[in-house]
Amino acid sequence: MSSRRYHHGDLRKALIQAARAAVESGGPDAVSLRDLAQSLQVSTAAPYRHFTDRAALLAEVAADGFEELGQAYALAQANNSDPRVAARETARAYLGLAFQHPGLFRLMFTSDILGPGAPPRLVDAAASSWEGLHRSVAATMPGADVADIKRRTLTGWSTLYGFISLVQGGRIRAFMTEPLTEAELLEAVLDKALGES
Amino acid sequence: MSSRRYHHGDLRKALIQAARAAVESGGPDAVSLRDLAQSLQVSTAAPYRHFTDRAALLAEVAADGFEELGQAYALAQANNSDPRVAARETARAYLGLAFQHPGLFRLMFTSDILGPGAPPRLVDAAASSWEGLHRSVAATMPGADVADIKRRTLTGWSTLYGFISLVQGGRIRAFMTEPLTEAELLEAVLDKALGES
DNA sequence: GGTTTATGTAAGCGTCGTCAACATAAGACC
DNA sequence: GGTCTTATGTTGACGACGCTTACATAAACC
Repeated sequence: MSSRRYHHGDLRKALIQAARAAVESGGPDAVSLRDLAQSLQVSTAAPYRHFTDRAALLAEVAADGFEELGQAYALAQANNSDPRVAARETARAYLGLAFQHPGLFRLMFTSDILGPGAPPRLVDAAASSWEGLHRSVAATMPGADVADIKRRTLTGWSTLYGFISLVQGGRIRAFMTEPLTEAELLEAVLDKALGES
Repeated sequence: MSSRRYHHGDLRKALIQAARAAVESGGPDAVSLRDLAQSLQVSTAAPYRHFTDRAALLAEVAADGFEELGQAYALAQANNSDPRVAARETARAYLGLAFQHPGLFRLMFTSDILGPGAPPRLVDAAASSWEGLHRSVAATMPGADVADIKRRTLTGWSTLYGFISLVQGGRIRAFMTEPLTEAELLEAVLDKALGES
């Protein structure tokens, strides 16, 4: 019925969806504009009517990811009145994204999509998600100096992010042969990330 | 004089050197076999006489990096008899590689060069450099359980690696506007990475 | 000196991102 | 309702890339 309309309907949205699916299944490098176009029954040049280039499309996908992450943070904090528990659940939300959507996570945090020239929507969404982390740490340090809160947030975030990246990059697998399970390690990482100092 | 010899002399070594230079100046993605071949005055197919594919060449560069890193660890430990100091200097050696050779660091720790199918020399060199970290942590925990030492090594390493990656990926720059300098943050990261828990 | 082997070249395949020139459909205006 | 404008498609191409196959040359070895 809808065979070969000249106009697609909402190609822009369809491209974002397809790009996200590709990112989730194979990471940022698995996204080929030509592939996406072909799978949507559209010519290879069609995507350029909606995105200036490949990076712009991926930026849109990444921005969506940051917005969802920010919402997950907000939820974790709304559901837990104890700031320590809320902070731990916020960290868990970050780990949840990483382990449930590794490809998207990689696009958001490991690709160079957020370099100079990144579109404002992406920059804003990324900054806003950062604010969620900062807020959760601040709640556990009432009356503390802003610089101290930032330091704690950054070092804690570094611990989480580093562990995830090392695991997903296969850099750790070789060294967990002993009685060290991933789940157990994860709790140790949470402890370290949220610990004082 | 040496104009246009048919045989290059030592193309294999020249390719590794050129690839390393390219990696250091622009990261793993900046390495194009065609570019390297052209800059060495050699046909585009010549590199395939020495490396099965692009990944094999990059693996060689990465393996060199891991070996140098292992030597830097060993030096830091040989020069400091106090285990705590030695551990901190070992961590500094890791940060040194990251900040002085960011492109090489990215190849070694953030690219997918160390996935399944990585050549033995690379796997061995990476494992050996890991041993250097493990050794330095173990020295600060005499009589401790092996699992505990591993946990501490991994979480500490995660903190270091995560911070470096976030900084180099430009994810942190936006959040250091306040009275937070990079050097200061670096000491805080070292404290956290080497701290107990 | 002749043969084998290592190392180079030439030409081409398929993929990719991207662009310019053109075609068509949808919506606005009279 | 017909016309004009604009949004959104298509076709065909360019240049760069990794990689391969078939052939050429030089070095090494007996």
